[in-house]
Amino acid sequence: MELQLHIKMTPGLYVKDPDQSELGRKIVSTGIRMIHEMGFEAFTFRKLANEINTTEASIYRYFENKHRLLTYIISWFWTWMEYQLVFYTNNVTDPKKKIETVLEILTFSVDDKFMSDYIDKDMLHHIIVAEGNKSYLTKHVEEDNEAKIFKPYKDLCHRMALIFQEYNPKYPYPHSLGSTLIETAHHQVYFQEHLPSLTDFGNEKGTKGLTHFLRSMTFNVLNNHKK
Amino acid sequence: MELQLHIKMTPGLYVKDPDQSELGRKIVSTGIRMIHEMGFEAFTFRKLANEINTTEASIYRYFENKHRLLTYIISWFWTWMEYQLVFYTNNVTDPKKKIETVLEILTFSVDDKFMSDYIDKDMLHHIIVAEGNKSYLTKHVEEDNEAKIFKPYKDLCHRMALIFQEYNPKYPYPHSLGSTLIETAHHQVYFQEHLPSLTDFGNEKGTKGLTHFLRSMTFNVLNNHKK
DNA sequence: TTGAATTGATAGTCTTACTATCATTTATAG
DNA sequence: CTATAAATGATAGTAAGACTATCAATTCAA
Repeated sequence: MELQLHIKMTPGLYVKDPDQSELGRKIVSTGIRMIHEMGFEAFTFRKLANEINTTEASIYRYFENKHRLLTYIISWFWTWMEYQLVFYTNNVTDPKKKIETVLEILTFSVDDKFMSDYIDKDMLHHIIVAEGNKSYLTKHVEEDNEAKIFKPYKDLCHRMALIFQEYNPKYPYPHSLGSTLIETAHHQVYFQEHLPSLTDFGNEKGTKGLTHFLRSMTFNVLNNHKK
Repeated sequence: MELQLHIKMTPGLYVKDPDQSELGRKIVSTGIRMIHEMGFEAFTFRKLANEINTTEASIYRYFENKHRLLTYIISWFWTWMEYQLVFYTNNVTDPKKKIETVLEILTFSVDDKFMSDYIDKDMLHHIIVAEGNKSYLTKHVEEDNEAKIFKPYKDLCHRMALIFQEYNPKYPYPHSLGSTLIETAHHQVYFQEHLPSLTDFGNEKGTKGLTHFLRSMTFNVLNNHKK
Protein backbone atom coordinates (compact mmCIF):
# COMPACT_ATOMS: atom_id res chain seq x y z
CA MET A 1 0.00 0.00 0.00
CA GLU A 2 1.15 3.46 -0.76
CA LEU A 3 -0.55 6.65 0.27
CA GLN A 4 -0.34 9.83 -1.69
CA LEU A 5 0.99 12.45 0.66
CA HIS A 6 0.08 16.05 0.28
CA ILE A 7 1.43 18.44 2.84
CA LYS A 8 0.04 21.92 3.14
CA MET A 9 2.70 24.31 4.30
CA THR A 10 2.16 27.47 6.27
CA PRO A 11 2.09 30.57 4.02
CA GLY A 12 4.79 32.29 6.06
CA LEU A 13 7.30 30.03 4.38
CA TYR A 14 6.90 31.23 0.82
CA VAL A 15 5.87 34.19 -1.29
CA LYS A 16 3.86 32.08 -3.69
CA ASP A 17 2.92 28.48 -2.92
CA PRO A 18 5.40 26.32 -4.85
CA ASP A 19 3.06 23.38 -4.59
CA GLN A 20 0.57 25.04 -6.92
CA SER A 21 2.63 25.09 -10.09
CA GLU A 22 4.97 23.03 -12.17
CA LEU A 23 7.73 25.61 -11.81
CA GLY A 24 7.25 25.82 -8.06
CA ARG A 25 7.57 22.08 -7.62
CA LYS A 26 10.64 22.04 -9.83
CA ILE A 27 12.25 24.75 -7.71
CA VAL A 28 11.72 22.63 -4.63
CA SER A 29 12.74 19.27 -6.06
CA THR A 30 15.79 20.55 -7.91
CA GLY A 31 16.63 22.77 -4.96
CA ILE A 32 16.75 19.68 -2.77
CA ARG A 33 19.04 17.89 -5.16
CA MET A 34 21.40 20.85 -5.55
CA ILE A 35 21.60 21.68 -1.84
CA HIS A 36 22.29 18.03 -1.23
CA GLU A 37 25.02 17.93 -3.86
CA MET A 38 26.84 21.20 -3.27
CA GLY A 39 25.87 22.19 0.28
CA PHE A 40 23.77 25.14 1.29
CA GLU A 41 26.57 27.73 1.26
CA ALA A 42 27.59 27.07 -2.34
CA PHE A 43 24.00 26.80 -3.55
CA THR A 44 22.61 29.92 -5.25
CA PHE A 45 19.37 30.87 -7.00
CA ARG A 46 21.37 31.67 -10.12
CA LYS A 47 22.71 28.12 -10.31
CA LEU A 48 19.24 26.72 -9.65
CA ALA A 49 17.74 28.94 -12.33
CA ASN A 50 20.26 27.74 -14.89
CA GLU A 51 19.66 24.12 -13.96
CA ILE A 52 15.92 24.28 -14.53
CA ASN A 53 16.02 26.76 -17.41
CA THR A 54 14.31 29.60 -15.71
CA THR A 55 15.50 32.92 -14.32
CA GLU A 56 16.51 34.17 -10.89
CA ALA A 57 13.60 36.60 -10.98
CA SER A 58 11.13 33.74 -11.38
CA ILE A 59 12.53 31.91 -8.38
CA TYR A 60 12.32 35.04 -6.24
CA ARG A 61 8.60 35.05 -7.01
CA TYR A 62 8.33 31.85 -4.92
CA PHE A 63 10.91 32.35 -2.19
CA GLU A 64 12.30 35.55 -0.69
CA ASN A 65 15.77 34.07 -0.55
CA LYS A 66 17.61 30.78 -0.40
CA HIS A 67 17.31 30.58 3.36
CA ARG A 68 13.55 30.57 3.06
CA LEU A 69 13.74 27.78 0.53
CA LEU A 70 15.89 25.78 2.96
CA THR A 71 13.43 26.41 5.75
CA TYR A 72 10.53 25.37 3.55
CA ILE A 73 12.27 22.11 2.72
CA ILE A 74 13.15 21.43 6.33
CA SER A 75 9.64 22.21 7.54
CA TRP A 76 8.25 19.84 4.98
CA PHE A 77 10.47 17.17 6.51
CA TRP A 78 9.28 17.78 10.06
CA THR A 79 5.66 17.72 8.98
CA TRP A 80 6.22 14.46 7.18
CA MET A 81 7.91 13.01 10.27
CA GLU A 82 4.91 13.96 12.35
CA TYR A 83 2.56 12.35 9.83
CA GLN A 84 4.55 9.17 10.09
CA LEU A 85 4.53 9.29 13.86
CA VAL A 86 0.76 9.65 13.93
CA PHE A 87 0.25 6.94 11.35
CA TYR A 88 2.53 4.31 12.83
CA THR A 89 1.51 4.81 16.45
CA ASN A 90 -2.17 5.21 15.69
CA ASN A 91 -3.56 1.95 16.98
CA VAL A 92 -0.73 1.20 19.35
CA THR A 93 -1.68 1.29 23.00
CA ASP A 94 1.57 0.26 24.63
CA PRO A 95 3.59 3.46 25.12
CA LYS A 96 6.81 1.46 25.12
CA LYS A 97 6.02 0.29 21.62
CA LYS A 98 5.17 3.85 20.63
CA ILE A 99 8.54 5.11 21.78
CA GLU A 100 10.33 2.39 19.86
CA THR A 101 8.42 3.37 16.76
CA VAL A 102 9.29 7.03 17.22
CA LEU A 103 12.97 6.20 17.44
CA GLU A 104 12.81 4.09 14.33
CA ILE A 105 11.18 6.93 12.45
CA LEU A 106 13.78 9.39 13.71
CA THR A 107 16.66 7.21 12.64
CA PHE A 108 15.07 6.71 9.27
CA SER A 109 14.85 2.98 9.66
CA VAL A 110 11.16 2.77 8.78
CA ASP A 111 10.44 2.56 5.09
CA ASP A 112 7.40 4.67 4.81
CA LYS A 113 4.21 4.22 2.90
CA PHE A 114 3.71 7.82 1.98
CA MET A 115 4.52 8.83 -1.54
CA SER A 116 5.43 12.20 -2.80
CA ASP A 117 5.89 12.83 -6.50
CA TYR A 118 8.62 15.32 -6.46
CA ILE A 119 10.41 15.06 -3.14
CA ASP A 120 13.29 12.65 -2.80
CA LYS A 121 13.26 11.58 0.79
CA ASP A 122 16.77 10.24 1.10
CA MET A 123 18.23 13.47 -0.19
CA LEU A 124 15.92 15.30 2.15
CA HIS A 125 17.23 13.26 5.06
CA HIS A 126 20.80 14.14 4.12
CA ILE A 127 19.88 17.80 4.02
CA ILE A 128 18.33 17.64 7.48
CA VAL A 129 21.44 15.97 8.83
CA ALA A 130 23.86 18.42 7.25
CA GLU A 131 21.89 21.66 7.15
CA GLY A 132 18.96 21.25 9.53
CA ASN A 133 20.35 23.41 12.31
CA LYS A 134 20.92 26.29 9.95
CA SER A 135 17.20 26.91 9.68
CA TYR A 136 17.04 28.27 13.21
CA LEU A 137 20.65 29.27 13.96
CA THR A 138 20.24 32.79 12.64
CA LYS A 139 19.87 36.29 13.96
CA HIS A 140 16.25 36.32 12.81
CA VAL A 141 14.99 33.30 14.81
CA GLU A 142 12.64 35.40 16.81
CA GLU A 143 10.81 36.90 13.83
CA ASP A 144 10.80 33.55 12.05
CA ASN A 145 9.35 32.00 15.14
CA GLU A 146 6.60 34.58 15.34
CA ALA A 147 5.79 33.83 11.70
CA LYS A 148 5.15 30.21 12.81
CA ILE A 149 8.04 28.98 10.72
CA PHE A 150 9.12 26.40 13.29
CA LYS A 151 5.69 25.07 14.11
CA PRO A 152 6.25 21.70 12.42
CA TYR A 153 9.40 21.07 14.46
CA LYS A 154 7.67 22.09 17.66
CA ASP A 155 4.62 19.97 16.89
CA LEU A 156 6.77 16.91 16.37
CA CYS A 157 8.65 17.58 19.57
CA HIS A 158 5.43 18.08 21.48
CA ARG A 159 3.91 14.88 20.18
CA MET A 160 7.00 13.02 21.32
CA ALA A 161 6.72 14.70 24.71
CA LEU A 162 3.13 13.46 25.06
CA ILE A 163 4.22 9.90 24.44
CA PHE A 164 7.01 10.20 26.99
CA GLN A 165 4.55 11.53 29.52
CA GLU A 166 2.21 8.68 28.81
CA TYR A 167 5.05 6.25 29.51
CA ASN A 168 6.16 8.02 32.67
CA PRO A 169 4.01 10.93 33.86
CA LYS A 170 6.58 11.80 36.51
CA TYR A 171 9.41 12.58 34.11
CA PRO A 172 9.89 16.36 34.18
CA TYR A 173 11.73 17.01 30.89
CA PRO A 174 9.74 15.42 28.08
CA HIS A 175 10.21 18.27 25.60
CA SER A 176 13.91 18.61 26.22
CA LEU A 177 14.20 14.87 25.81
CA GLY A 178 12.29 15.12 22.54
CA SER A 179 14.40 17.88 21.05
CA THR A 180 17.57 16.18 22.27
CA LEU A 181 16.62 12.91 20.58
CA ILE A 182 15.74 14.68 17.35
CA GLU A 183 19.00 16.60 17.26
CA THR A 184 21.07 13.64 18.40
CA ALA A 185 19.56 11.35 15.79
CA HIS A 186 20.91 13.69 13.14
CA HIS A 187 24.20 14.76 14.66
CA GLN A 188 25.28 11.22 15.29
CA VAL A 189 24.58 10.30 11.69
CA TYR A 190 26.70 13.22 10.57
CA PHE A 191 29.50 12.31 12.97
CA GLN A 192 29.40 8.67 11.97
CA GLU A 193 29.91 9.74 8.38
CA HIS A 194 32.41 12.59 8.74
CA LEU A 195 33.92 12.62 12.24
CA PRO A 196 33.63 9.02 13.39
CA SER A 197 35.80 9.40 16.47
CA LEU A 198 32.97 11.38 18.03
CA THR A 199 30.89 8.20 18.00
CA ASP A 200 31.31 4.52 18.86
CA PHE A 201 29.69 3.14 15.75
CA GLY A 202 33.09 2.39 14.25
CA ASN A 203 33.01 1.48 10.64
CA GLU A 204 29.60 -0.10 10.81
CA LYS A 205 27.18 0.98 8.16
CA GLY A 206 23.57 1.65 8.89
CA THR A 207 21.79 2.96 11.94
CA LYS A 208 21.76 -0.10 14.15
CA GLY A 209 24.25 1.29 16.65
CA LEU A 210 22.58 4.66 16.67
CA THR A 211 19.12 3.23 17.27
CA HIS A 212 20.44 1.13 20.09
CA PHE A 213 22.22 4.12 21.61
CA LEU A 214 19.07 6.24 21.47
CA ARG A 215 16.83 3.51 22.79
CA SER A 216 19.10 2.85 25.74
CA MET A 217 19.23 6.55 26.50
CA THR A 218 15.50 7.10 26.25
CA PHE A 219 14.31 4.19 28.34
CA ASN A 220 16.95 4.50 31.01
CA VAL A 221 16.12 8.14 31.49
CA LEU A 222 12.38 7.53 31.57
CA ASN A 223 12.52 4.43 33.76
CA ASN A 224 14.87 5.66 36.43
CA HIS A 225 14.41 9.34 36.81
CA LYS A 226 14.54 10.55 40.40
CA LYS A 227 14.36 14.10 41.66
CA MET B 1 43.93 32.63 42.40
CA GLU B 2 43.99 33.30 38.72
CA LEU B 3 46.08 31.55 36.17
CA GLN B 4 47.26 33.14 33.00
CA LEU B 5 46.06 30.97 30.18
CA HIS B 6 47.93 30.70 26.95
CA ILE B 7 46.57 28.35 24.37
CA LYS B 8 48.70 27.34 21.44
CA MET B 9 46.53 26.66 18.43
CA THR B 10 47.32 24.28 15.61
CA PRO B 11 48.81 26.10 12.59
CA GLY B 12 46.19 24.66 10.26
CA LEU B 13 43.76 27.18 11.66
CA TYR B 14 45.46 30.37 10.51
CA VAL B 15 47.76 31.80 7.89
CA LYS B 16 49.75 33.81 10.39
CA ASP B 17 49.45 33.20 14.14
CA PRO B 18 47.14 35.93 15.45
CA ASP B 19 48.47 35.37 18.94
CA GLN B 20 51.87 36.76 17.99
CA SER B 21 50.89 40.35 17.24
CA GLU B 22 48.77 43.17 18.52
CA LEU B 23 46.81 43.29 15.29
CA GLY B 24 46.23 39.55 15.34
CA ARG B 25 44.84 39.62 18.84
CA LYS B 26 42.63 42.55 17.96
CA ILE B 27 41.25 40.67 14.97
CA VAL B 28 40.30 37.79 17.25
CA SER B 29 38.89 39.78 20.14
CA THR B 30 36.94 42.23 18.02
CA GLY B 31 35.91 39.37 15.74
CA ILE B 32 34.37 37.62 18.73
CA ARG B 33 32.47 40.71 19.74
CA MET B 34 31.17 41.40 16.25
CA ILE B 35 30.15 37.81 15.50
CA HIS B 36 28.38 37.78 18.82
CA GLU B 37 26.57 41.04 18.09
CA MET B 38 25.58 40.61 14.46
CA GLY B 39 25.73 36.85 13.89
CA PHE B 40 28.16 35.01 11.66
CA GLU B 41 26.23 35.49 8.41
CA ALA B 42 26.16 39.28 8.65
CA PHE B 43 29.75 39.53 9.86
CA THR B 44 32.32 40.48 7.20
CA PHE B 45 36.05 41.20 7.12
CA ARG B 46 35.30 44.64 5.71
CA LYS B 47 33.21 45.55 8.74
CA LEU B 48 35.83 44.13 11.08
CA ALA B 49 38.57 46.08 9.29
CA ASN B 50 36.66 49.33 9.66
CA GLU B 51 36.01 48.66 13.32
CA ILE B 52 39.67 48.19 14.18
CA ASN B 53 41.04 50.70 11.70
CA THR B 54 42.87 48.33 9.49
CA THR B 55 42.24 46.95 6.01
CA GLU B 56 40.66 43.82 4.65
CA ALA B 57 44.00 42.86 3.13
CA SER B 58 45.65 42.91 6.54
CA ILE B 59 43.04 40.58 8.00
CA TYR B 60 43.44 38.16 5.13
CA ARG B 61 47.09 37.92 6.14
CA TYR B 62 45.91 36.18 9.34
CA PHE B 63 42.89 34.19 8.23
CA GLU B 64 42.00 32.78 4.81
CA ASN B 65 38.37 33.73 5.28
CA LYS B 66 35.78 34.41 7.91
CA HIS B 67 34.94 30.76 8.30
CA ARG B 68 38.51 30.05 9.36
CA LEU B 69 38.31 32.82 11.91
CA LEU B 70 35.13 31.28 13.30
CA THR B 71 36.76 27.87 13.47
CA TYR B 72 39.80 29.35 15.20
CA ILE B 73 37.59 30.94 17.83
CA ILE B 74 35.58 27.78 18.34
CA SER B 75 38.67 25.61 18.60
CA TRP B 76 40.08 27.95 21.21
CA PHE B 77 36.89 27.36 23.16
CA TRP B 78 37.15 23.56 23.04
CA THR B 79 40.77 23.67 24.06
CA TRP B 80 39.93 25.89 26.97
CA MET B 81 37.10 23.51 28.00
CA GLU B 82 39.54 20.63 27.98
CA TYR B 83 42.02 22.59 30.11
CA GLN B 84 39.27 23.20 32.61
CA LEU B 85 38.25 19.58 32.62
CA VAL B 86 41.80 18.46 33.33
CA PHE B 87 42.30 21.10 35.98
CA TYR B 88 39.11 20.55 37.91
CA THR B 89 39.16 16.75 37.83
CA ASN B 90 42.86 16.48 38.46
CA ASN B 91 42.95 15.20 42.01
CA VAL B 92 39.48 13.77 42.01
CA THR B 93 39.35 10.00 42.31
CA ASP B 94 35.62 9.41 42.42
CA PRO B 95 34.44 9.11 38.80
CA LYS B 96 30.93 10.17 39.82
CA LYS B 97 32.36 13.47 41.05
CA LYS B 98 34.36 13.81 37.85
CA ILE B 99 31.25 13.46 35.74
CA GLU B 100 29.43 16.06 37.79
CA THR B 101 32.32 18.43 37.29
CA VAL B 102 32.35 17.83 33.55
CA LEU B 103 28.66 18.66 33.33
CA GLU B 104 29.13 21.85 35.29
CA ILE B 105 31.91 22.92 32.98
CA LEU B 106 29.79 22.13 29.92
CA THR B 107 26.85 24.14 31.18
CA PHE B 108 29.15 27.02 31.99
CA SER B 109 28.25 26.97 35.67
CA VAL B 110 31.85 26.86 36.89
CA ASP B 111 33.51 30.22 37.18
CA ASP B 112 36.95 29.48 35.98
CA LYS B 113 40.31 30.54 37.26
CA PHE B 114 41.96 30.90 33.89
CA MET B 115 42.44 34.37 32.60
CA SER B 116 42.86 35.48 29.07
CA ASP B 117 43.66 39.07 28.25
CA TYR B 118 41.78 39.51 25.09
CA ILE B 119 39.12 36.82 24.93
CA ASP B 120 35.73 37.50 26.47
CA LYS B 121 34.46 34.14 27.59
CA ASP B 122 30.78 34.92 27.90
CA MET B 123 30.65 36.21 24.36
CA LEU B 124 32.59 33.15 23.33
CA HIS B 125 30.04 30.92 24.99
CA HIS B 126 27.23 32.66 23.13
CA ILE B 127 29.08 32.15 19.88
CA ILE B 128 29.49 28.44 20.56
CA VAL B 129 25.80 28.12 21.34
CA ALA B 130 24.64 30.01 18.26
CA GLU B 131 27.35 29.25 15.70
CA GLY B 132 29.27 26.25 16.99
CA ASN B 133 27.77 23.74 14.60
CA LYS B 134 28.65 25.83 11.62
CA SER B 135 32.33 25.06 12.05
CA TYR B 136 31.84 21.48 10.90
CA LEU B 137 28.55 21.59 8.97
CA THR B 138 30.23 22.38 5.65
CA LYS B 139 31.11 20.63 2.45
CA HIS B 140 34.79 20.80 3.39
CA VAL B 141 34.59 18.88 6.69
CA GLU B 142 36.75 16.12 5.39
CA GLU B 143 39.67 18.36 4.39
CA ASP B 144 39.31 20.41 7.54
CA ASN B 145 39.36 17.22 9.53
CA GLU B 146 42.53 16.05 7.83
CA ALA B 147 44.09 19.41 8.65
CA LYS B 148 43.43 18.54 12.34
CA ILE B 149 41.03 21.43 12.65
CA PHE B 150 38.63 19.52 14.90
CA LYS B 151 41.24 17.98 17.16
CA PRO B 152 40.31 20.11 20.19
CA TYR B 153 36.67 19.03 19.97
CA LYS B 154 37.64 15.40 19.57
CA ASP B 155 40.12 15.57 22.43
CA LEU B 156 37.48 16.94 24.75
CA CYS B 157 35.02 14.30 23.67
CA HIS B 158 37.59 11.56 24.15
CA ARG B 159 38.52 12.75 27.59
CA MET B 160 34.86 12.65 28.56
CA ALA B 161 34.63 9.15 27.13
CA LEU B 162 37.52 8.01 29.33
CA ILE B 163 35.75 9.26 32.42
CA PHE B 164 32.53 7.51 31.43
CA GLN B 165 34.44 4.31 30.91
CA GLU B 166 36.06 4.67 34.29
CA TYR B 167 32.61 5.00 35.82
CA ASN B 168 31.14 2.08 33.91
CA PRO B 169 33.56 0.08 31.75
CA LYS B 170 30.67 -1.89 30.28
CA TYR B 171 28.93 1.06 28.67
CA PRO B 172 29.45 0.72 24.91
CA TYR B 173 28.85 4.31 23.69
CA PRO B 174 31.06 6.65 25.69
CA HIS B 175 32.07 8.84 22.76
CA SER B 176 28.56 9.19 21.41
CA LEU B 177 27.44 10.05 24.91
CA GLY B 178 30.19 12.67 25.11
CA SER B 179 29.38 14.36 21.83
CA THR B 180 25.66 14.19 22.61
CA LEU B 181 26.16 15.90 25.96
CA ILE B 182 28.34 18.58 24.42
CA GLU B 183 25.84 19.32 21.67
CA THR B 184 22.84 19.08 23.95
CA ALA B 185 24.38 21.43 26.50
CA HIS B 186 24.48 24.08 23.80
CA HIS B 187 21.29 23.37 21.90
CA GLN B 188 19.19 23.41 25.01
CA VAL B 189 20.61 26.80 25.99
CA TYR B 190 19.72 28.10 22.56
CA PHE B 191 16.23 26.63 22.72
CA GLN B 192 15.64 27.95 26.20
CA GLU B 193 16.46 31.42 24.93
CA HIS B 194 14.80 31.41 21.52
CA LEU B 195 12.43 28.45 21.16
CA PRO B 196 11.44 27.65 24.73
CA SER B 197 8.67 25.22 23.84
CA LEU B 198 11.36 22.77 22.78
CA THR B 199 12.46 22.59 26.41
CA ASP B 200 10.90 22.26 29.85
CA PHE B 201 12.87 24.96 31.56
CA GLY B 202 9.97 27.37 31.31
CA ASN B 203 10.80 30.91 32.09
CA GLU B 204 13.49 30.04 34.57
CA LYS B 205 16.76 31.86 34.13
CA GLY B 206 20.08 30.13 34.50
CA THR B 207 21.22 26.59 33.83
CA LYS B 208 19.81 24.78 36.84
CA GLY B 209 17.19 22.89 34.89
CA LEU B 210 19.59 22.08 32.10
CA THR B 211 22.25 20.75 34.46
CA HIS B 212 19.67 18.59 36.19
CA PHE B 213 18.40 17.30 32.86
CA LEU B 214 21.90 16.39 31.69
CA ARG B 215 22.89 14.80 34.99
CA SER B 216 19.79 12.65 35.05
CA MET B 217 20.43 11.54 31.50
CA THR B 218 24.08 10.77 32.00
CA PHE B 219 23.82 8.75 35.19
CA ASN B 220 20.73 6.86 34.22
CA VAL B 221 22.31 5.80 30.98
CA LEU B 222 25.58 4.80 32.61
CA ASN B 223 24.03 3.07 35.60
CA ASN B 224 21.45 0.99 33.85
CA HIS B 225 22.71 0.12 30.44
CA LYS B 226 21.91 -3.41 29.36
CA LYS B 227 22.65 -5.04 26.08
C1' DT C 1 71.57 51.59 10.64
C1' DT C 2 70.38 48.49 7.31
C1' DG C 3 67.50 44.94 5.79
C1' DA C 4 63.46 42.15 6.61
C1' DA C 5 58.99 41.71 8.10
C1' DT C 6 54.65 43.87 8.93
C1' DT C 7 51.06 46.91 7.94
C1' DG C 8 48.56 50.45 5.17
C1' DA C 9 46.57 52.38 0.99
C1' DT C 10 44.55 51.76 -3.12
C1' DA C 11 42.48 49.48 -6.62
C1' DG C 12 40.48 45.99 -9.19
C1' DT C 13 37.86 41.36 -10.26
C1' DC C 14 34.37 38.20 -9.95
C1' DT C 15 30.29 36.50 -7.59
C1' DT C 16 26.12 36.91 -4.87
C1' DA C 17 21.85 38.73 -3.67
C1' DC C 18 18.83 41.05 -4.88
C1' DT C 19 15.13 44.74 -7.64
C1' DA C 20 12.88 46.73 -11.66
C1' DT C 21 10.78 46.80 -16.10
C1' DC C 22 8.57 45.20 -19.94
C1' DA C 23 7.47 41.57 -23.26
C1' DT C 24 5.48 37.08 -23.99
C1' DT C 25 3.10 33.02 -22.98
C1' DT C 26 -0.51 30.43 -20.66
C1' DA C 27 -4.71 29.76 -18.17
C1' DT C 28 -9.61 30.82 -17.45
C1' DA C 29 -14.15 32.98 -17.28
C1' DG C 30 -17.69 34.74 -19.93
C1' DC D 1 -13.41 31.55 -28.93
C1' DT D 2 -11.87 35.64 -27.21
C1' DA D 3 -10.64 39.03 -23.64
C1' DT D 4 -8.13 39.54 -19.73
C1' DA D 5 -5.51 38.44 -15.96
C1' DA D 6 -1.88 35.68 -14.12
C1' DA D 7 2.50 33.55 -14.64
C1' DT D 8 6.84 33.38 -16.70
C1' DG D 9 10.85 35.01 -19.48
C1' DA D 10 14.34 38.31 -20.93
C1' DT D 11 17.23 41.76 -19.85
C1' DA D 12 19.48 44.88 -17.12
C1' DG D 13 21.19 47.05 -13.30
C1' DT D 14 22.87 47.98 -8.24
C1' DA D 15 25.16 47.30 -3.93
C1' DA D 16 27.71 44.44 -1.26
C1' DG D 17 30.70 40.45 -0.33
C1' DA D 18 34.84 37.81 -1.00
C1' DC D 19 38.69 37.97 -2.35
C1' DT D 20 43.88 39.20 -4.94
C1' DA D 21 47.58 42.23 -6.37
C1' DT D 22 50.74 45.96 -6.00
C1' DC D 23 53.49 49.22 -3.93
C1' DA D 24 54.50 52.50 -0.26
C1' DA D 25 55.26 53.38 4.62
C1' DT D 26 56.41 51.85 8.99
C1' DT D 27 58.36 49.14 12.57
C1' DC D 28 61.40 45.55 14.28
C1' DA D 29 65.42 43.14 15.04
C1' DA D 30 70.48 42.07 14.06
